[in-house]
Amino acid sequence: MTLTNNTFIGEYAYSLDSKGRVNIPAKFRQSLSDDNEGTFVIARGMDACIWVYPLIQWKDIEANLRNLSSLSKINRTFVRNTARYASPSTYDKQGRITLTPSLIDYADLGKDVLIVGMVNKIEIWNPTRLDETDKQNLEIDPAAYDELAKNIII
Amino acid sequence: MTLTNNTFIGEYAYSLDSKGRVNIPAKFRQSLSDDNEGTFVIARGMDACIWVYPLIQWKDIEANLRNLSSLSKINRTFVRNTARYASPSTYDKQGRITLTPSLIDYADLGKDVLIVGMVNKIEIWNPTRLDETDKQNLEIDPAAYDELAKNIII
DNA sequence: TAAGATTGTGGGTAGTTGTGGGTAATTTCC
DNA sequence: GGAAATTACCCACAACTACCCACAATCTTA
Repeated sequence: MTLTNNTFIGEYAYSLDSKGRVNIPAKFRQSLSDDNEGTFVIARGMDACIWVYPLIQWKDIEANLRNLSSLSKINRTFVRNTARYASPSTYDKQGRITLTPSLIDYADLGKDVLIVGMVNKIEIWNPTRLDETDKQNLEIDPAAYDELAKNIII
Repeated sequence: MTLTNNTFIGEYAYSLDSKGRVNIPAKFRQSLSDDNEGTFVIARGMDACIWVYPLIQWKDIEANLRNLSSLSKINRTFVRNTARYASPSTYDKQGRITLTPSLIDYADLGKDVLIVGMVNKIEIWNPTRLDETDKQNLEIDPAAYDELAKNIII
């Protein structure tokens, strides 16, 4: 049973080994289309987590970045902040990708990590950090939800 | 793991040796297409860093510069400042390019340098200068920045 | 329920990568 | 024209990474 290609849902508790490797859940791998060549791009998330994009998804982002002229300071800053912490990672025969020390540090990852499907990308969390973030988000403005409701049917 | 040709992302801490050589990260070299003939063009960046273009990317820029009429003063200044400090550099068998003393001085490089992928080009930084620039950039208009992010990041 | 296949985790090894320095060829300058 | 300085090319080594194999736990299927 395969859902839409390159679509990820669900939550998995995995472990980060001493070499900085994490498993990509088998279900996620099965959903990947072949043109990704078994490759993801890992990057800083907007929360304290790592974002993992399938390669072709990232290529879209890259194409947009390429069109930003470096004459403008804000463009330079944006491209730098986005590209700087991103790095491609191909999974090995066992289905694991290697994370960079810089990203492990950014997401404050220890041995236990939580892998969360975010539909078009994957998030890797320190479980404790995710709990904290959840609690903060409980205080979300109900008006903001109403705004969301205009854009999505659930 | 083939990303798009001539596309660079990620951050690397390397060192500048006594002969003015810096390594080009292996991942960057792999992404280079053959028509670059192992050659980059190094130039002054708009921030306090060195910009490193793959040869064919630079040729595009040259073509654009060619189209700027020298009737306009700002065009003249821009073309002059861009062309003046640019110089080609081919990497050796170990994958290193040699920087010019003038550019090393401009970017205030010491032994430790930071190499940053900027999608269509590469930046070489003194880590301290990059930190400072990052801090200054916090003063960038957040609304304009968010607007960029909204259009690009999925 | 039992056998087989799949999945997650750990570790060893061979090849690659980053860095330093040496030597020969080329250029510069008096 | 010749000496000095600079540049280009080559070799060597240590650290790291990618690839491979092994095994236990879980899931699938007959």
